[in-house]
Amino acid sequence: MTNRKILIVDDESAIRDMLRVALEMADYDCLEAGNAQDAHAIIIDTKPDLILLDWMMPNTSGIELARRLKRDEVTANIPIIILTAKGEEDNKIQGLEVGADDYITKPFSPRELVARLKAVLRRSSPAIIGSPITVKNLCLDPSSHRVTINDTPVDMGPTEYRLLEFFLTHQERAYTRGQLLDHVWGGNVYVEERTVDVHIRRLRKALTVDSHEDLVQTVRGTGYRFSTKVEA
Amino acid sequence: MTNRKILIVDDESAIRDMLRVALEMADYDCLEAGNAQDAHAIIIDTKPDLILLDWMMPNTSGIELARRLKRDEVTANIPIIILTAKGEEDNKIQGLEVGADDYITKPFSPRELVARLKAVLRRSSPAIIGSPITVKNLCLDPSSHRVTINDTPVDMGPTEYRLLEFFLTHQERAYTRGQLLDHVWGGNVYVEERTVDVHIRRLRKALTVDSHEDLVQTVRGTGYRFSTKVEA
DNA sequence: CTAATCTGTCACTAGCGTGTAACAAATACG
DNA sequence: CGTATTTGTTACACGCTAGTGACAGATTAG
Repeated sequence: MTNRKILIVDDESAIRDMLRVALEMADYDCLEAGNAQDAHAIIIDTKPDLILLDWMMPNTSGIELARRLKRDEVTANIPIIILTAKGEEDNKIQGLEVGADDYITKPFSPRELVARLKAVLRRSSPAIIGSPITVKNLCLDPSSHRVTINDTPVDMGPTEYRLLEFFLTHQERAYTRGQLLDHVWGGNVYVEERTVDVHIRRLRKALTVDSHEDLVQTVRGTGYRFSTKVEA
Repeated sequence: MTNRKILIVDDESAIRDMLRVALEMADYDCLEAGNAQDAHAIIIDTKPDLILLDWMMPNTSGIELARRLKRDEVTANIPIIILTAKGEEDNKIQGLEVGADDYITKPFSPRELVARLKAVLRRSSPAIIGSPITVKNLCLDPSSHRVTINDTPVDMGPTEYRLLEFFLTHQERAYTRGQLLDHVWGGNVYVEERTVDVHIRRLRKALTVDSHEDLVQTVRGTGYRFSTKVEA
């Protein structure tokens, strides 16, 4: 789970296989989609770290998919790399217009692909490799994927980790259960809203060390909030 | 708040009934149309919050309706959920092209339907949050959903919060109890007018920190007013 | 394969928020 | 002054929201 997830969108399974091999050699986790519809579902579902998108596909072109993704707040900041055949120069321009982060012209070497991919990931997600976030002796370090309080490791499940990560990057703001589901769970997963309560509970339990549990506050009638300000 | 209006478009009345039951259980208001023409009229007429559209209909298929809606600026941002039978994969792609917001494949459970519907509605109506309002060290921040006096959080119930929010956005003006009920409680609720007094009391109590309670003033024979000008 | 962990849901409980009534206080008016 | 009207204040019961522990199925690790 520590590896980055890359979604490959191409209608030709041969090309998908080729890409998959290249990426797995470079230690990335791969997802595949053969058309825009499946791709969209997977994206909303699993939130990949990057999307490799073939421009020329039957039916729906990549452009429509890209545009949709950039329009939706939840998916807007997932970087996209466009794959184009040689001689489709104009499409490149369109692609960048829509918000793609880079494009690669076929044919290309696996080396080039991986290099570009790394570059885009490095550029567009400093947060993931990024610096640890510390609040009142509570520290979350994304690179080691670890949470500590006073340098003592804190144990929690994956969902609680993501929840805490989201809270730490969005402090002092109230979120409804629905919004938390969107951001932490991902869009098309259908889960009871009350499930959020349970994970809040588990997160709080994990944070009881040194009384950090009241950083996660209930906003009655609305949802939850992460805040360092505690009422008197 | 009034319930969301959902328009069901399907040629089979049995399916419409099924959907209606499921949606009404979840507290949505339902409209129905048996064909694309009626649907279009209803949409223009009542502007529903979301459209459930069966893909396979005699005469005008759903695709034509969807395309027409997306072309018209007025209706373009009404979210559409497509209902498809299993094995109509290609239609999904067409749908994406046209701008549908989600798909549900028959058969589906009422639970799934409602969950998806909620997710789409949530995503398509981004909560409009105002900026913090500050008056004499009293600050209400809608995004964190919190009230502070001199940066110290103030505790109050949801109703008092909404009341204060209303006052802060409508200062220096007297409101009758009835008007306050309309604006803060919402239109179609019947409660005793004297209830307002009680909540005013509670709000004042919450604001006693640093003597901010006289911002909420009584206007005898009329109602209440929020004013920074202190009465003589 | 088994064991351990994680996840989502349910049922139950505790506590909070809300509206109303009843009474006290303040104000208007003759 | 005395009375009627309006508002302040408190107490209380009901309903609803959030907290909580248990549990079964899913998933993962070993």
